[in-house]
Amino acid sequence: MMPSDDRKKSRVTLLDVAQHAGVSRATASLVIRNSPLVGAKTRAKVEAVMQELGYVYNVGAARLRAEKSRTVGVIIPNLTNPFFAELLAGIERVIDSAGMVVILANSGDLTERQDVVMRRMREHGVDGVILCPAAGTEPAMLDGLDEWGLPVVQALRHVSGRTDYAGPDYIGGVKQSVDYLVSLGHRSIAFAVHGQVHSAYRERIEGFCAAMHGHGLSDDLIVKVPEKIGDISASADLLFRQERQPTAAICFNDVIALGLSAGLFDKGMQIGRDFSLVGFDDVTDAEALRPRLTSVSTAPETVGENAATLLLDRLADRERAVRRVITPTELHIRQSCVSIADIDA
Amino acid sequence: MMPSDDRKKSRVTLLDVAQHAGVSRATASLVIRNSPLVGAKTRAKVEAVMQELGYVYNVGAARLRAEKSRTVGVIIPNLTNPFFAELLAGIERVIDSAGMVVILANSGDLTERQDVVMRRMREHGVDGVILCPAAGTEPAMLDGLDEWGLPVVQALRHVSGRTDYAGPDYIGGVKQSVDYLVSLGHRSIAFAVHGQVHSAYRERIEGFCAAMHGHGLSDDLIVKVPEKIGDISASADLLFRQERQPTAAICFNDVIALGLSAGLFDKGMQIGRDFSLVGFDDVTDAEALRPRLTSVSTAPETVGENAATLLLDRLADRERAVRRVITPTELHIRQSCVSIADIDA
DNA sequence: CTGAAAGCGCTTACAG
DNA sequence: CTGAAAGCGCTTACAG
Repeated sequence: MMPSDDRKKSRVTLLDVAQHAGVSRATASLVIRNSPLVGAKTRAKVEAVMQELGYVYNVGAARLRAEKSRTVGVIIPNLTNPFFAELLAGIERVIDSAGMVVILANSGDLTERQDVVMRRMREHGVDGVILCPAAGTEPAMLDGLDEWGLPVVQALRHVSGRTDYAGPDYIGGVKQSVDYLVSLGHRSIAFAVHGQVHSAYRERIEGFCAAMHGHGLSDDLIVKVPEKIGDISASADLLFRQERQPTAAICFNDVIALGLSAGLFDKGMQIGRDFSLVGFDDVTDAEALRPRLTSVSTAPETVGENAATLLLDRLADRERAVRRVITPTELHIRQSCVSIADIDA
Repeated sequence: MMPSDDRKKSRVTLLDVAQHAGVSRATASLVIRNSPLVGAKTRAKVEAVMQELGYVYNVGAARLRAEKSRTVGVIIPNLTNPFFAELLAGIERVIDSAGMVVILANSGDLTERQDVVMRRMREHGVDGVILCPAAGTEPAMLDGLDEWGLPVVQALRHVSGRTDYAGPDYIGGVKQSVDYLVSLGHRSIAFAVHGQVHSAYRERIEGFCAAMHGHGLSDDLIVKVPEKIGDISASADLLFRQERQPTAAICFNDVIALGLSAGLFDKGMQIGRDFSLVGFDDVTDAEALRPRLTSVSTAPETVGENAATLLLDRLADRERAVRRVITPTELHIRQSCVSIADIDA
């Protein structure tokens, strides 16, 4: 009747609960899983006992038998980048509300590390993984997962068309910027890029070229800037060492936008008066910059939610058709662009 | 001899490996765990078979028997805040290199959610948890974990002295700022704060008061600003609606610094010329601001590494004495402060 | 070093 | 609704 003295070493188990409640272990198990097979009275009794005994469900044991772990893996290239952090926040929210838990890993955008981490995920028996593939990931790797029966959704970047995918509408986002700048009269528009080449990179470039062509403009002002923000400011000059002088620049991301805006300032140019600048991602505190930065919002948190939902749906039905969920971008117009008429004036 | 047709449903197990290698399951198990009891030749044979069969270790099954999961829980108030994202990056790095995996959860800085999430961690059988306690967390909660035998380390904030703790030297950081501003001749220094009250909040306030007193100055210019960055800029006036006019302000964090610097700009004041501003955390792209923001670096990534190391050490020895690892801060002097002489001039 | 046996805490049919 | 039994894939003594 009294609690055993060795409770320290032995946790309270479902069998303990069942015995105290005067039911069988199977019944107790049904209560936990909210089965309708159990009568209200029995359920109440069992729940009271669980409470009283301080029972904690052992997911690990359940998984062993039931073949599911209530666990999903999330693999991201770089946690320190707020863009990915927001993606992660979105994922975590929906995974959590599905009563599951996320196992997190950082690939460092390196395929070898990604392989290691991927294996670790399998060893831990995750039910599925959300992967933002490292630059250079082989499509074969994704297909391999498929064979193992491990559901995968790609997020933000994709290397294979064989899994679900959630990402922003990069192409549309760049088009919005181009259209906007053109509407202000700009015709000589640069695109400042950097970083590794992957689908998200290519789509932005594509979007730029297509949008420019759509307006009968040339896409020759694609300029590659350094990686680190300090170096970017120092390299603002690059913009003006091209065949033609741009009057505006679209940035590949907000880091570049920040760097260039500082660099232009250092050159004595004022954005939103002498030059127009559009950021991408809208993840920095654009509101706190002066002038406030006009930027394309890619809503990484929403993308994260979508990715998690895709995975949950697939877990529910392995056979459903592959889907791609593209989140529309939004151009947040603030103060960093001017009409060409006002520059010339 | 040939692979069974139903491999789809049944994964390859340690027993399969053992049989193919012509050893007992126990031996195969020893190989996996790198036991020295196994001869080199046997080991090689078994490893070859594992490779050949595509064996994947089942951590879940191992855990059930061995009572450890190679899993640690990390509970954070807000993923979207780069400060916490960096902490997480540091934690992930050392946990990963210990061959373990992090289960992530977001408490939203709400104690109720934190309780839910904490329970989920227990259900998943984490070996320990790194917790940045939500504002308002009861010390009793931490002590409860202790009773359950679940090792905990607090990070960034602490509500109980009974567990290990890793955090920045908030007090020293504020003192560095005060000393620096005083050395520039400032005597009327404001401290701009906001947010929930917790240990990290109190320590910064304490640090401010102590440092000011140390210089024989009054600490009466503590001003509370709004939470959201847009509102902060709009409230820069608050600084000047105090008993005395400050010539400098230290910010509770970089968000406030960004907001105020924009707000002061809007008032036509130029930081680093008309007014001095010091940020805290140095986590934004201070290098890309103009003027570049002087800020106290709290190195959250290092704090994260320390927290993870503390947990690993405790896992290795439950009985060791409780430790507190305080990471020194560093004042990164850039351009946002002026000597008082130059203001008066 | 190796083998046979028991057991970790749950879920899953299956018979009542 | 309930009970008895088997089993998920591993590790742990224990005897050789």
